Amino acid sequence: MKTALVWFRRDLRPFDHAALHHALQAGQKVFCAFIFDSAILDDLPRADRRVEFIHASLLELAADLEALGGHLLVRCGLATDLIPALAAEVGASAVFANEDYEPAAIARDAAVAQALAESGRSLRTFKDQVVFSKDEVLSLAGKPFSVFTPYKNAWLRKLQADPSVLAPWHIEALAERLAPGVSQLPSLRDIGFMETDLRQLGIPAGMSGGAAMFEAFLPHLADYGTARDFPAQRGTSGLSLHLRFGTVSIRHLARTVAELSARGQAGEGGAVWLSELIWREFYQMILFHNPHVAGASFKPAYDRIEWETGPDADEAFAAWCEGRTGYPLVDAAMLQLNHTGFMHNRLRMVTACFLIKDLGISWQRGEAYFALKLNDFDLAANNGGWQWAASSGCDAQPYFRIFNPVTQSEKFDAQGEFIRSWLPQLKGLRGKEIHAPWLLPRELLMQRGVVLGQDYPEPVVRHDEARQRTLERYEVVKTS
DNA sequence: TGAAATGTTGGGGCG
DNA sequence: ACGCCCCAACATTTC
Repeated sequence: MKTALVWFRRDLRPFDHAALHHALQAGQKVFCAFIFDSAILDDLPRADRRVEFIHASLLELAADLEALGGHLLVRCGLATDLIPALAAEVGASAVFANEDYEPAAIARDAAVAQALAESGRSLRTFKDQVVFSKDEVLSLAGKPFSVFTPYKNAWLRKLQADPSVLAPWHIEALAERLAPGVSQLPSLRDIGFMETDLRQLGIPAGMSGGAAMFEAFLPHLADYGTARDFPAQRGTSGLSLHLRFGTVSIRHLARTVAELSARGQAGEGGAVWLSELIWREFYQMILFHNPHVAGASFKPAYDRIEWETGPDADEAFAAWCEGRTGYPLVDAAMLQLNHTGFMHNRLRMVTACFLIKDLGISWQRGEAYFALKLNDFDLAANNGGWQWAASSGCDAQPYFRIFNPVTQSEKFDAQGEFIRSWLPQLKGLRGKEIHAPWLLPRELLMQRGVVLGQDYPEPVVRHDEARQRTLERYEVVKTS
């Protein structure tokens, strides 16, 4: 093979990159490209942190490739047209890319493969964004798992049996095969997008950003197991965005944890954090083998549930979206999402459970809102999380497990530190008073400078009543 | 990766 | 001394 084209998608780094490695192995001359795919971008708001994150990461990727002697070509339009065209333009006999398990990506790649084949070229894809791919971890019967714990055990056994899967893909020795040239990058404006507050939020893009965040997290790894549930603490890694766009290597993360564990330096937190990385692969595997979960319940019986609809439900949904449900922890979490594009994992569970089981609104509406707002939005993880909360997914929580938003608040934001950071109008409330302001005597509220209904809403729903309605609503999943 | 309802136990106040 | 009640503190079951 003479010439190869590497197509970057959700793997925006030059190092430890499976497709780039294999292209350099196979080709004498290797071009690199990224497409701002209009099939994806056309549906996004014109100011979108994710697009800016990608753009900023591409600037770094281009610089890194140039430092290695190559360059990056960036185009805008339909990837299904542009990749075959670009392959023809540079004279590539094969396009190299990393596997993507999302249904739309699978369809896109199939179309690209077919178009390439028509001109005698091929699309070659490689496992890169997971440690173990969709059908590498199987039950003894050779079938995909649908329960997390046995999946995780099999995953860990498989890693123990062959730790070499974590080895990085090196490219340095073959970097001279990168085709030299000047990178061609459109500006954010060129592709029709506006700058966002990404920088002000202190979200560093690119491989350097991912590496810096991981470095900053490592000292906290040992405490992850206990600290991760408290949104006011820096307990989590915050790496989900970098994992989404491949500005960190999953092999590097897993390898680092494995090495620290072997030296006894990862504590209990290391195993818990690794478990979260396994959840990520579990949901990708589930999505691949059960593509119907994108839209419908994993368990079909749960599609019989009748959700609240109509003007009242729309108003309740709007209150949830805008953080004015009257439940401080829920509202603070939604404000965090709306203002930063991030939400702490514990709060994703709390807000999802509240929408579904307190407001009786379908999980699909919440899923779609998160998909729009989350910087780290990933179909498999987001869908898996929402179906977990709705009890409709594989290995989901039981339908009768309903979070009490006040209890969750008392447990995981006991001092109200997180709530106060997003709801300054409640700052006057002291200590535990903040979790359920409507329970306080009016005089006390006055004294604290809070008028319910003015400074802060009355609760949109009574939890005890909503809980009963939800138990009734879910009755239909039991009848056959 | 819950919470509420219900059941049980045991200490202390009291007649 | 004893039974009774109250109720906190757990424990179990139910949703």
